[in-house]
Amino acid sequence: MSKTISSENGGKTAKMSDSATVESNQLQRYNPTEIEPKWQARWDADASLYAAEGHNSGKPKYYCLEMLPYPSGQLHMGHVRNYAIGDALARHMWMRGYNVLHPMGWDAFGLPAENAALKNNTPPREWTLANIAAMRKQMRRMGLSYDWSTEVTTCLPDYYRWNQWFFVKMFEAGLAYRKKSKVNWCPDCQTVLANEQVVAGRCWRHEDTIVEQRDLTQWFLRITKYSDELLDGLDKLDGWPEKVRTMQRNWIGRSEGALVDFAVDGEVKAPGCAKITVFTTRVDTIFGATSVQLAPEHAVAKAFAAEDAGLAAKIDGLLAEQRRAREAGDVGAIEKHGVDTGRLAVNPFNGERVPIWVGNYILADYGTGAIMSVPAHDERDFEFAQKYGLEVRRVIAPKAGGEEPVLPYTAEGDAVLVGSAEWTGLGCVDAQQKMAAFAQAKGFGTATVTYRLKDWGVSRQRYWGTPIPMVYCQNGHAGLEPGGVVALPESALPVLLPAQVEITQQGGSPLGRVADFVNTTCPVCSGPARRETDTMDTFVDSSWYFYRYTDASNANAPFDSEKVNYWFPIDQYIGGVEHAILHLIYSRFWTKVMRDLGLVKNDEPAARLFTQGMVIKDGAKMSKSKGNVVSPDDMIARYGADATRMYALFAAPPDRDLEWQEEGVAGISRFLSKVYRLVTKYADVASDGKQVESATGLALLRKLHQTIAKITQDFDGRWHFNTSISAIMILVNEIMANEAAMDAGEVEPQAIAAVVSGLTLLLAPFVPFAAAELWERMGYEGAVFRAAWPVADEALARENEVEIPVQANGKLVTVVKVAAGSDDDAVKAAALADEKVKARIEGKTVVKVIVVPGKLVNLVVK
RNA sequence: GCCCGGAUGGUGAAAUCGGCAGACACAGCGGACUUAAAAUCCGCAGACCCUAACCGGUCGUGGGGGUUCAAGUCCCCCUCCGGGCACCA
Repeated sequence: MSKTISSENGGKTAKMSDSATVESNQLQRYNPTEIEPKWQARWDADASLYAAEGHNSGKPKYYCLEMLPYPSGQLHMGHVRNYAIGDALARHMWMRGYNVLHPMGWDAFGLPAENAALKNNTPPREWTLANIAAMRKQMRRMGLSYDWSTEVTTCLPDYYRWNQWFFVKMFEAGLAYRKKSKVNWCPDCQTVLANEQVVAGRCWRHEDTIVEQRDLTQWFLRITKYSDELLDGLDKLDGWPEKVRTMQRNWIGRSEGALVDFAVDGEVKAPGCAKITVFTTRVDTIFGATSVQLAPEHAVAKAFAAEDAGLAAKIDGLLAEQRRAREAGDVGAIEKHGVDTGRLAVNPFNGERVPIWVGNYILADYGTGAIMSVPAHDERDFEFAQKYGLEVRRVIAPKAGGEEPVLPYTAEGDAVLVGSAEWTGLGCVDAQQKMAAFAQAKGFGTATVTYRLKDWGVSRQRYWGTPIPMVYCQNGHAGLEPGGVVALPESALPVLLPAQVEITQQGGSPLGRVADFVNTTCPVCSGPARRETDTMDTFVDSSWYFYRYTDASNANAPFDSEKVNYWFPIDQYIGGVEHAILHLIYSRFWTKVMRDLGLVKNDEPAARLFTQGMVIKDGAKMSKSKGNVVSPDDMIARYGADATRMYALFAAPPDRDLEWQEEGVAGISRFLSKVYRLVTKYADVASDGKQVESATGLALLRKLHQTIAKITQDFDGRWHFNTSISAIMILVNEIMANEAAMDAGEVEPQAIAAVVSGLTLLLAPFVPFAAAELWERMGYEGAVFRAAWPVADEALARENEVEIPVQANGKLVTVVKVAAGSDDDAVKAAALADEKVKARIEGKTVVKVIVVPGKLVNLVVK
């Protein structure tokens, strides 16, 4: 990186003595609204500027990714913060010599486009593409270093055709399947929702809308095949926040236990209802089981109900209570009710007959929908037994013996079995394994694992999404019954989303009303067929988009595996914590599927994940209803993109919530004005290569190299860019404090040039426009963020004198100056020689002197 | 109930390994420059006590205990705030 000196300045000297220069600099006031659009135009005109080198590049790669936005049409401050973090990182890594991939795209399918269509009578595609154009423009105005040649837009066929391709692959691998089941239905969205999209019984997009349960035949992706791998993989994701890992662990909800069959005493007419299989994590307590409890929807409960109208009515009542609680989002607070069916079940361990109840607190969709009730050792069972007068029988005791435990006694760590036949005396955990093995040997049970995680329901009864590439062959053909499912071959893809579709609020997929779309032919027998009219959950789109960035225009495959294998895993993924479960678990799943299809080699999509805090205003999340929204456009118009971005990094560490205060942006703008004035003032000072010897020159270099070390460390470590920026402010303050000496010719040009260019390089990741302008003014060629990141010189950074605080009994007495690197005895001597210290220890005994090298002295006095 | 965060001046925050609490800013106050204002520059600034002023002292990182020469930082207990999970058997 050589400095080019223009001819008119060719004869300049190191001194900035003439007032003409100062005057001309007064004209060079920091004016972001002028320089930022100028640089933006230059950057926009050069597509190669931010482009990554190919996968054959000899450089080490760095994949820096921010979560792609939904194209609402407007960037909000949360985006600004997210992208300011990612952009600083990407630019820094370029300067560190990495081959950086820094892409951006659009999560462009979804319901808002249909709502807008209804409201404005605009087709969803037009509305979405216009929004994308508007937001891309905003991003360019912000100076974000995206490689637009890899842009991915999920609503375009060249992307979503690969959703369809993957779907067929999954269908062929048995990972996509259709089943009729209870599904979550949002009456506002007029569509089914995945379990992950239901929050406390409400729709994730409509906080006030209670999600209904409906019986529908839907497509599911078999994410549960990977339950264990998704769970175990979390342990290895040490670059992910613990919070996210914990949330995913909770969501997967792995629970080890046993299945045990209780035979139903007496005759049961309904098939498959002769026994009740219960799930328990505490099979060691089975001698204390005093009833069996069924969910109201359990098959055996239904069988009993079919034989007894009175019982049926009571069970219906329990079911209604359960539904009401679920819809209120308050399943945990339901008041326990139950009804005795009058029938008995046989405990296979001791042959005992216990009553069979139906309970409103038993969930049909967890475990087997049936439990054994052990009141002495389970809080819920205890509460229920108290209410209905069921027997409470204690079969677990504390290991140490001693006092009678208070019931319910739920400990299992240091507890042993009592009153449990040959199992008596065994430790609980030991007994759990042995009793499950025994049940298996005898054929009435088995050890098992259950999960909270359910398969991912991906069918949506909406228009604006990826058509599911399946047809139903009306007449059937060899090996397929009439109406059977046929996957479309690759040659029939993409199934294009028809353009002219009437969007209405009626139920059912809008595509179902498009005859041209629905009616087709079977790809196997060419007979009449009907297309699937549901579309895919938009979370399918975002589950693999970051792979497409590596090969965005590939028309023959979702991507070239060689490219993906070079770029993956993502080195740093940055986004909001709100995606901790939905997007981040789906995309982990998708990666594992692609790996098993032989498309990628990595097990996980992202090595490191960073979740930035929210941007708040007046203590609350910005929202239109609260009227506390700050528009990025306004901020940029007033203070420039650089100041807006730098403030977003300065006001708080990136992982914490950030309170937006406009005065703070103004402060950053003032700081940039100072920088601009200083750097332009000394821009023409050329290094003459002479050794720096002046005290001021050395002090400036010292501060510069300390700042380089500090900021490099921040990028490598904690990302506390608020402190990086404060370090740059300290450097600028130091330069300003020495301005008079610099102007008086007391500082070597070498030092001035080094400090001013170093400062500009350090600023480049945070304020790209200003840094680019200043870099050019200094006469350097090439982009500043492709210049080499400065390396801290330890020798130059080292202080030659250090201040050592001296304490007496831990309280500060004074601060003494000693030469850096002084040994402990010298530091101790200096401390004891100090007048204030002498006065403090006068007449007292110094019991002990603690010297912490380079840090402090503490005198223990009595 | 369980699991993750968090609580430091008027405000945002800093203190990365147990070593000067409050760096750097914002808001504020005082001064210089100016006819004046803006802009800019310089200075003050945790609370309380003492003092005419200096000097000096005490307290202080949500609360209470503890470990240590030394605690915002480590240990125990508690409060409050944010987030996640939850009759999951």
